Amino acid sequence: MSRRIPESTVRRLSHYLRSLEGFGLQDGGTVSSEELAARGQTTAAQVRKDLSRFGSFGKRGLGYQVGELRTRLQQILGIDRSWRVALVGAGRIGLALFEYPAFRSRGYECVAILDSDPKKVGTDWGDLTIRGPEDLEYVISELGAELVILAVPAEVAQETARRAVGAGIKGILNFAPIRLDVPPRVPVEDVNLVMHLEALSFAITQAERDRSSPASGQPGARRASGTGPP
Amino acid sequence: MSRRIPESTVRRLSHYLRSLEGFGLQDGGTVSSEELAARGQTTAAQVRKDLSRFGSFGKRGLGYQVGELRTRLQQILGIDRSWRVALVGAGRIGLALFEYPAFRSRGYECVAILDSDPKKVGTDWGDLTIRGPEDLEYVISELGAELVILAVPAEVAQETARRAVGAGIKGILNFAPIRLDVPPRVPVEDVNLVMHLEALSFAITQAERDRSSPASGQPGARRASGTGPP
DNA sequence: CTACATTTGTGAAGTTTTTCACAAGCGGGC
DNA sequence: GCCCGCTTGTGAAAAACTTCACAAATGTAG
Repeated sequence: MSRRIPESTVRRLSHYLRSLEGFGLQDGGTVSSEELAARGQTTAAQVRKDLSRFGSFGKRGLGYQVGELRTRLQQILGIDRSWRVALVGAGRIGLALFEYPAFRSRGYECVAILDSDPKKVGTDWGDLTIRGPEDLEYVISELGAELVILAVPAEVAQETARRAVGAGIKGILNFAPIRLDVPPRVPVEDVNLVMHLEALSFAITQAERDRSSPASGQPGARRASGTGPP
Repeated sequence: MSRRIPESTVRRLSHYLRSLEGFGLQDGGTVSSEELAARGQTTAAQVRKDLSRFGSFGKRGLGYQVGELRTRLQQILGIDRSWRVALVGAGRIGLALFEYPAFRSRGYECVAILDSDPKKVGTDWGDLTIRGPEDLEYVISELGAELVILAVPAEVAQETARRAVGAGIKGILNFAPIRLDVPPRVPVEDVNLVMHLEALSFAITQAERDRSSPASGQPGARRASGTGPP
């Protein structure tokens, strides 16, 4: 149990939770670190290390109790509550997210949608009416939006982020392909599709290069980039 | 110049390229590792180390020539060519991707769209007609799709991936919230929105916990998770 | 041509993350 | 109650990644 959790651990915790849900593991049953590792492309030791950072809730000889583990993971990840989210940018990506079922079902509640296109402002999406961009501060301070999903063009992303931060936003999910400059207290998660595609291109190209050049064995890539296993 | 490139390096290379494009840096001019580091949340030493893995194309005392650096990055990332992509799953996410401008403009060419909904099959998107799921093998082996974008429900993602691999796909961009089980030679990039949201919740919650518990200083998170700077 | 202000490329040092390996704990059977 | 098979929790070792720090290279000014 300690401070300073690596980013990679957090990502894995999220996967463990997904495995628990996705798999028909009954609340009453137990899972071992071995089983958890099997789904999730990791090792049993890694699973145990990850979980042990937050206390020891597992029974030696048995494993982890499914129901309890799920509850603990939800507490750890901070999703044992619901989060109020504002969607900024009602384009294709915004729409896709808005209708993404997993989004609502996991406690992320969209409390407002904003867009700068006057033709969109005033129209309804589900039970929400699209607001103009000037409402950003209102949505955060009055409607209590804690997270913003930034799905706007790169040119306006930085300025929008600045305003959101000024209004007291707690976190930003950023779809614009730029690094936002925000104070350290505001966490930002970047989703960059082009980057993922390029990571794929790289892994494929690199594997081809390896195959043709007379190196040692032929490693072969896995989970993109990072050519071959250690 | 060496084998075995870390995944983190690949991600940064992609950012460097984006910085080069996004910023009005003239082809003729030069950039220093310092400048490149400023955008991109990294250090000058890191930039140099990253680039030096692929040869030394920089001039001491001057920096990197913008035009050349861009060309080299494109070669390294394998995007000095175009990639044929098949979009599997014509839902909201698929649509958003299909219309995402950066997608086409960076050389990813969508050669087919597939969906299992009979109501969608046969309808047109842009200049493509949506095909049924049975065309997957045809699209890969005959139309030459090299990458698939898997934007289908989790339940069918694994089976679709298996078929794509069997037909000779080279890489998979996976939007389904599961870990695909594919042979090591096929790189997979996962895009998991729920995971990103959970990473945000975690970072925020963790920061709040830190603030209330009497630890040392108040670190404060940045770029989500990983509580505080090193 | 020399001195100088820069900036790269890179071993070495430092830090972080992962893997190993094993003592300790738990439940079941006898 | 005691033994045994199983699985966690965790220091210690190993590996991976980042930062440091400086020699070597390059253009400019005098």
